[in-house]
Amino acid sequence: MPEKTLDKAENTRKTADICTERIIHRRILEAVQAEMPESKDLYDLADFFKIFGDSTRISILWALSESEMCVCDLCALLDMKQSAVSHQLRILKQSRIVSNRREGKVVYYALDDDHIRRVLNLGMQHTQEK
Amino acid sequence: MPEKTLDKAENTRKTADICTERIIHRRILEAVQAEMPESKDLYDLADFFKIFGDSTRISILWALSESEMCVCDLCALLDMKQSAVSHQLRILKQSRIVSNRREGKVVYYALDDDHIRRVLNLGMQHTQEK
DNA sequence: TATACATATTATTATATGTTCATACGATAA
DNA sequence: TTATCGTATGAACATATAATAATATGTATA
Repeated sequence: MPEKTLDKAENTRKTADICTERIIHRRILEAVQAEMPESKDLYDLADFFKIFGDSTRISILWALSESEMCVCDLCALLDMKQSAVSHQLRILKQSRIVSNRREGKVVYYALDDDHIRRVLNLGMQHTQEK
Repeated sequence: MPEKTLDKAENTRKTADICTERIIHRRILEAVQAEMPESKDLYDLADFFKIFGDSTRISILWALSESEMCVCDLCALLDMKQSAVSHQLRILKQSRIVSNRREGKVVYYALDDDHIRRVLNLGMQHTQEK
């Protein structure tokens, strides 16, 4: 009696578990699998876009796409605390999306790469269409 | 004696506060300000990229850029729980980045727009270069 | 109708992320 | 040197986010 119940339960569980791995269209699945990049590359790609997924960073990037700027001016532009701006600039720097140079006490930031401008524009193009 | 200390402290604080709004290069700041999109548009842009900033969603999008797929096959492809996949598909759907159609019990998802493919490729191009 | 199946949704939990505060660092000027 | 300015950093906090478990929904079939 407990045996039967267990069997049933296990069966249900099994089906449910299998469901998440049941393949409906094997052909398509295999074709897509063959074209999927390595998992690491997908992570890197997500991490890249993650940088653009914050309005503070987007604003900084857009500003820098117009002109090299120092931290203080960015603070004034965005009306944000210097600390907050610095933190975001650090993230952008680490991702090699911006570069900086020091001139006395002032540190100037700039887009590292023209790729970034293109990504920004493509994105803006898309979001404005809809 | 406590008076002097207070004065000093207040002074320091004041200077620090002002610093975040002190403008060093007024010309540049004004030029950039003139080119900044409206704050709402920058938020939208960040929200758009935020969608791409997760490895699960990126994987889904890459897969869909190869072929329309149903939820079950996506689960198998990504080796993830059906619930988790559905959650991400919902986010993608709400952002109008994917569309879906129902055929009996099965729901198929596809990229909504060829823009998305271009964004993915541009990003991958960038991340693979470095 | 009852059952099974594919997908969606809700609530919960764990983790990630952005801002703030306080403080430190590096460069210049007094 | 000391003081000041511009910037960077660490810790703490609040919020956002993704995965899970449980359950609901909708569709087809017995």
